[in-house]
Amino acid sequence: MVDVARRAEVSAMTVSRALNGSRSVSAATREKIMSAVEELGYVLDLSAGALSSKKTGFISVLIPSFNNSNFSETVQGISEALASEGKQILVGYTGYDQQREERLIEAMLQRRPEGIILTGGEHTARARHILQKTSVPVIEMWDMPAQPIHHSVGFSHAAMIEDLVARLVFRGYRRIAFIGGDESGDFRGIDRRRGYERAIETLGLPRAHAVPLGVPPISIKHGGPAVIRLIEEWPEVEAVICVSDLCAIGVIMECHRQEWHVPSRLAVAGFGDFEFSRYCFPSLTTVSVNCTEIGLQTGKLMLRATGGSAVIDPSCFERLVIPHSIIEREST
Amino acid sequence: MVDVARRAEVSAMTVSRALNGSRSVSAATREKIMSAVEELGYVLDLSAGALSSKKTGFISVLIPSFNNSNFSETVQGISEALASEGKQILVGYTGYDQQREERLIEAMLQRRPEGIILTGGEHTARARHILQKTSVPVIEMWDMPAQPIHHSVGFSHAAMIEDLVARLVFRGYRRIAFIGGDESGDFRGIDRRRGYERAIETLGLPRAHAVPLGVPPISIKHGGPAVIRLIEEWPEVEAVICVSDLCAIGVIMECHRQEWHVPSRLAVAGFGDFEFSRYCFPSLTTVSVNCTEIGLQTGKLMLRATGGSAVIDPSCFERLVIPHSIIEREST
DNA sequence: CTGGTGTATGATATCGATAACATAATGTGT
DNA sequence: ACACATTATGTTATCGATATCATACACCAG
Repeated sequence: MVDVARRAEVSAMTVSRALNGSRSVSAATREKIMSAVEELGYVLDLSAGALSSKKTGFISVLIPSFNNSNFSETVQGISEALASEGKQILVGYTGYDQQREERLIEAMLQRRPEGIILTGGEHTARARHILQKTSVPVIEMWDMPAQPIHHSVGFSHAAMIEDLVARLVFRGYRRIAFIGGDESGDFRGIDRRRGYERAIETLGLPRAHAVPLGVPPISIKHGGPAVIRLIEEWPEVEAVICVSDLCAIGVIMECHRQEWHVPSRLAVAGFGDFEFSRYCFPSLTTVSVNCTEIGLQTGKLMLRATGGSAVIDPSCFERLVIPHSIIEREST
Repeated sequence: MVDVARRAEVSAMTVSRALNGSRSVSAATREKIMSAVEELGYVLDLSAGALSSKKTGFISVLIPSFNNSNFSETVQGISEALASEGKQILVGYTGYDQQREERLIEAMLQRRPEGIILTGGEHTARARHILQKTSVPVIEMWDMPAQPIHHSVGFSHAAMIEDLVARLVFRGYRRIAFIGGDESGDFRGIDRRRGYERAIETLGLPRAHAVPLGVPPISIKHGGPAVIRLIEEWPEVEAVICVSDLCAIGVIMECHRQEWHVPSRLAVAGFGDFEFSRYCFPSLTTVSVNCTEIGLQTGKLMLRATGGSAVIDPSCFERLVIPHSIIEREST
């Protein structure tokens, strides 16, 4: 930068100002600087700037996995929302593992992010402790945590499934089962399952029956065995709600194989509105969660949270609930 | 760090060494330092370290989009390969747009990455120029570029499709069409289409017929209209190869709707071996590209490239071809 | 003509670590 | 017992920008 300054016959400080778009640089000077930059092929070093300005321009984002298009879309949404301010995302994969999440948080903090975005509201005690000591804003997204650390943006998984059950009942189904939600580690799944159980009770339905799926990541292949087990355990079942569209698609494909007609033998509903769900045969009834939207909102909230005062103010913690919708298709 | 040093009664330099795992710190001193770190809740600042050591620990990765599970898997692979060395990925989305790629490259360089990973071998002239001036290694992945900048890791798209055509011919299909590969911007698609055309010629088949799809991202919804157009234009067609599994799935679903039996009326093959392709009905014949593997290999190559000498040595540029395989399923 | 206001620029210290070199303490072979 | 290697630690300068305060000059109202 000093070389550029020399060439443009100004001070390094003026170069810095010109490159950062400060208004108080005259047009003539700015032009001289820009051509010096061009001639020397100079590239600004943000990491040095980060040190002195104490603003790295990084936002850490931890997601369970990238192999789930929901999370990928969310990340893309966050990224787009932050790009306008030149912020860069640092992504980490927890692999649905809280220990790994804890380690990632520690690693991320060494990069001095201006904010941290986590997926879900369940963390190790140590992770919570570390985050509470930190002076950067934390956003938990996807699930609405019972005890938010700071801000949260998400869906009420239980409420969504309750809506879905109600819709199925409205369509005339009474014996409704659930696939998914293992006790050991699938927090989102468990939330949804609780919603299912509550809805069954509230609506006065005869029986709740859930087939657990094991720990995430849940994929298409889990659907087949689960539906076979379900039919064995509860032959009278009329409809099944799956913890995710992936699983539901697996269920539908197994039904094709077994020649159980969907929806007359078994109605199937999923969760997440994956792209394929609209095009598969029969097309899948599902709860549509706007993943890009949650990303955009999270990103915007992060900009607000980092833009304002340096202090974390508990009275300003936001709690954004992103609306969902039930999409009824051929499978119910 | 000075506070920690004072508390542990050593110098800052020793603290630095201890935290970076230098061997030449005695066990007793290390322990004193670690407990001081713990007591003070000190967190190392890598951005400061980056400035003085000139090693940021960042690798930039530019991909077209995250909404394609192939690229997501690749990124996850890269991330895993680099995590072992504590390197952090900086992701950017080009949206299949070279101008945007160029801007992203410039923005990334300001973060002083130790390496740059690009998707594909087609870039703007200015982007090439910028990358050539830069002293960090560049890896182009996915496509094997005609003029690689430095290293490349990928598949030969043309060769893969040639294999696929040959396999279809072996199965007895003669009238084979192709869907995808628009002239304006879909470089990967064009590569595949050229492979198709060459194979048709080499194998002495009666006719090559391609239905273009428009610019990426290609999704399921593009398949339906394309297959309808295909059947109109070439009613005698027996098999169709789609530029991607997503498109092929759209084709299959449209065939269900039109009651064109797959594969007896029309055989369908795709590209990419998406998870769904294994479970859809009929299950899809496809070219399996190991996306995680390409990511892992790219990541490892990057570690080699950044680990060695500081100079970029053209004689050491690697060109890794990742093997593919044809997976025959019910759709052909 | 004077004081006040604003704009454009410069000088210096500093952000928090590490590289490079220096030094002290310990061991090792002959 | 001595030179020499090895290990453990400290000192100082530096990485490349920006914050902060200082300064110079132009402009305008009274």
